[in-house]
Parts: sequence; structure tokens; C-alpha cells
Amino acid sequence: MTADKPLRADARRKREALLAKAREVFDAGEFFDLRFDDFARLAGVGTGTLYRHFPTREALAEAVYHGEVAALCDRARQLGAALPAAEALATFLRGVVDHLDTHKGLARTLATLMADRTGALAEGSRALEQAVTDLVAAAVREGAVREDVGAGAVMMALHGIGAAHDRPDWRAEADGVITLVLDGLRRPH
Amino acid sequence: MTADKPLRADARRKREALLAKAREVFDAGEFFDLRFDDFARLAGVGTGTLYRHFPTREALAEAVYHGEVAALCDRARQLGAALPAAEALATFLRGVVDHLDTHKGLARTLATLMADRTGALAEGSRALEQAVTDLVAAAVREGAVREDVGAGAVMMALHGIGAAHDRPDWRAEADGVITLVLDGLRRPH
DNA sequence: CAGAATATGGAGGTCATCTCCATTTGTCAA
DNA sequence: TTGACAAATGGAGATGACCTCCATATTCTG
Repeated sequence: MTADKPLRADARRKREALLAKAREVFDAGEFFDLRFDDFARLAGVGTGTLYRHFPTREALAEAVYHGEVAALCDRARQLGAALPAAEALATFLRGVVDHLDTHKGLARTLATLMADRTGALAEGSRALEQAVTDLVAAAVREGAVREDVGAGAVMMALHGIGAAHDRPDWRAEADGVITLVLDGLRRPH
Repeated sequence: MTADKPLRADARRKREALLAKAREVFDAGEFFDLRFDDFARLAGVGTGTLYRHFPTREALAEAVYHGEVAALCDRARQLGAALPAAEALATFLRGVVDHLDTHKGLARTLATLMADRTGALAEGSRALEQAVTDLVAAAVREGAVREDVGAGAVMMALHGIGAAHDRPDWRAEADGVITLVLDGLRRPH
């Protein structure tokens, strides 16, 4: 899929500069307020170069987001290996909320990208979803979680948490959603 | 709040024309693909007039959305009066999913507006939230629902359902979320 | 080190958004 | 009805973000 073409030294350098500055601007929550052209200058790069590397704003966001997602997925795998499935799922979900809380920019980005019908974050999103699906499947196998509601519903709830990132009482409500999901998932006996 | 100013006959007519055409375009799912200027001409109105009545695309969406929300809120009140609180809440939430399912355009609009930091749908959204809050509060009073998780979490879950409207298996997953929320809300004993 | 291949940057074109105001339409008092 | 004032209209054109294009610069390769 990703046919990694040999990239000229020059190009790699600029690309890194763009990604680095993007992460920075992201964490400051200014990513979507910035003129795309101005961003290029901010990163010390010409407009044309910016556009060659990342044809759209969303493409750049997706590139940054990719690293974040990889980290989250790793964590999911680690938890899955170290804890009983139900506990792993709970810890992971709470961890995601925590992560979004400390990286507000990320939450906002996810919300924007998800609302965007271009499917810009398809790849990263799928990876995250796979991680959640695995955790849920393990918990079901373990008998701790009902099987009539899929991981998709959990993803949707996460989407909601991201999408509503600007609510005044976000953190408490996000925790509430996770609580409802986890308690709701418990196998009813 | 809404200081209904006496509107000239002329103005009212144009305003109605805009809203009518907007609803139409909405249901066709073309609302966000249309040049705003072109929309004015479509409605048989000058650009200036469009902008005077609805300063932004979001303002127009919000105006259309307002009617929809009013209907939902009415339904919430009716259910609250006719059924035990817990049942009313369940029926209402399932009804919202049903409504979004038959009005895809609405779901997409909500998703877009919610992702938008301008708070364009603040008013309608607040009304809907109030309705949910009332239903939840009644259920808590009735003792059927836990009190450590607020209505805000339920709203967030609803946001998620709207935000994820383009997932392939949307309906089933949305129902799943509602199931999780309702089961999660049951007072743990 | 010369020539080919690759990448750069930023001036300028394009296009949706929104403003402004000369003109039209509606309202009301006489 | 009519005159006069206020309210509303429409669409030409300003604005400004986004993106393309290509003359120039940098890197690679034999």
C-alpha cells in the first residue's frame, strides 16, 4: 500500500520540519485557525512545498494523528497482554479519555476529521478501531462482557467524546460515558 | 431572548422562501455541497438578502434544525407525561435514533454543526439537552436510574451517534450505544 | 565534477464568501 | 389616494484563503 519511495535528503528534512511544526501548532489548538499558507511560512517552507507533501490540511492532520494513534494502539496491546480482558478494556478506555484531556488539540482534530466526509482519517481510525475490537473480543471470550453489542458501539461512544470536546464539563461527562459503556457492557445475568 | 421584531411582509416572505428551500436541499443531503450564493439564487433571492436573514450557512442550518428539535422536545414531554420515567427515557432515546435514521440529512448537519466551534446550534442543542435532562432527572427521582452520571453523558453519547452517521453499520451500532447507555444507567444495587 | 533528476518557494490565478449601496417595496398618517 | 419615510432588496465587486505553476536551487550518480 504505502510504497515508500526513496526520498531525497532535502525533501525528508522539509517534511520533518512540517510535521514537527504541525504537532506544535496542534497542541496549541491553533491548527484549524491558521491560514494554511501561513503555516507553511511558520514551518520555514514555501507554499508549494507544503502542498506537495500534504495536499490538504486534512492530510497533514492525518499524518500527525497517525503517530498518536500508533501510540494508543501499542498501549492497547500492552494492556491486553498484561491484564484480564475486562480490566484491560476499562483501563484502555479511561486512558484514551485521559490522553484526549491532556491533548485537547487532538480531540478537536479528531472531531473535525470525523465530521469530514472525505474519510481523511480512515487509516488511523481503522487501526484504533481494530485495537478496541480486539480488546472487546477478548473480554467477550473471557465471559465478562455481553456479546450482543459490538465494538462498533464503543467506537461510536468514543467518537461522541471526541466530538463534544468543547463542552464546558467535558472531562466529567466523558468519564460518565465511559462508566455507562463499561457498566452497560457487563454481561447481564 | 428572541425579541421578535415586527417583520415587514416582504421580509417574512423571503425568509420563508429561504427556509423552505433550505429544508428541501437539506433532505436531499446537498446542503453542504452547495455554494451559498447559488443557494440564494435557487431560493429566488438576492445574495444580500440571504446574508441579512442568515449571516452564515450555519445560522441557516440552525434555523431549519430548530423546528426539528422542537418536535423532538415535544415528544420528550409527551412521553414524560405518559410513561414511567425510565421507560419514557428509553423510548425517547430510541425514538431519536429512529428519527435520525429516517432523516439522514439532519444527522449529517448535526455532526457538522457540532464539530464547528462556533456553537452554531447552541440554542436548539440546549433545548434538546434540557429535554433529556428532565427525563433523566425524573428517572433518578423515581429511583430507576443512578445519580452519579449526569444527563451530559447521555448527550455526549447522542453526539457520538450523530457524529458517526456515515459508518457503514450505523443503525445497529447506534442501537447498541443506546442499549449500553440505558443498561449502564440502571441503578447498580 | 557534470548532467540528470528531484525538490523548492512564492508570485499570481481562481473561486467562494461577504459587503455595500443605489434602487425598490411596504407602511402609515393625513 | 398620496406623499414621505423606513425597511428591505439584489447583485456587482472587494476580500482573502487556497492552490498551481515554473524558473531556480539542491541533491544524487556515474
